[in-house]
Amino acid sequence: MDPKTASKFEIRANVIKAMAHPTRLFIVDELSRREKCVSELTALIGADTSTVSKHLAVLKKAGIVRDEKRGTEVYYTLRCPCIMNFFQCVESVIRENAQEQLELLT
Amino acid sequence: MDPKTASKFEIRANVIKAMAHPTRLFIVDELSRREKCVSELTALIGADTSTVSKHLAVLKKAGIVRDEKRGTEVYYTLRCPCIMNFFQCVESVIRENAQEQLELLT
DNA sequence: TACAACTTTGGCGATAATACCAAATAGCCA
DNA sequence: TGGCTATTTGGTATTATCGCCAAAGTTGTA
Repeated sequence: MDPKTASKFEIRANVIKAMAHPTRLFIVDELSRREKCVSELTALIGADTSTVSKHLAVLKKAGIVRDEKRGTEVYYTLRCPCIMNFFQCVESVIRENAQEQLELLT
Repeated sequence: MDPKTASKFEIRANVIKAMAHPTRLFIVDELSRREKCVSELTALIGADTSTVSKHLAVLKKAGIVRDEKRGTEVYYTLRCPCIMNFFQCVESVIRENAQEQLELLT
């Protein structure tokens, strides 16, 4: 693979890698409804604040979310709501997997 | 997070994790054009055959590709071509990132 | 300034992912 | 059967990811 092609797919992989974690997917899902601050997300997730903060940093670094400080709180929003279309395909893969499992039983 | 919600996002993450690697994204991209066998992909990628084979196993386990043996060769196809829509969104995130970088320079 | 609330950063142990080599398996054909 | 090609599997060293705790910033308020 030539270097230019390799770099193209590395950049893509970085964005996808940022979403490749259950907690981060949950965060993206929550933010698709409305912006939320770290403590709100932490309460919903039920993990250490520092853990949630680090997940948010991963999403931010990938350009998936944006942060905005208001007082002592930091609010996060989806930077690219189209990210949700993303899941439609993922869901259809999951549905097809389940379908195939069923068919293997007949 | 309740167990049911957690499991929902774990399942999604498994599919996304399967794509979170440059080589596997390249494979998906190649397969979106036409089916290819392991040795064809190996030649394009330029890695060890066993490495490519393992990447394909990851994609297969996630339900993203399907394999079909013909003689000694194994051909892989995309199981869910909608996976390519996936990238439109990833590309737009990348474009927005680049755009923002530019704006920070002005 | 001192304190409290919110968030991020540093550090560490545990677990998972990755790439290569070597060896095993599967199918074709002389 | 024996050899040849294509692919997968096992083993291992290296690297990356994850979650928590502890500590450090940051901001608003008394």
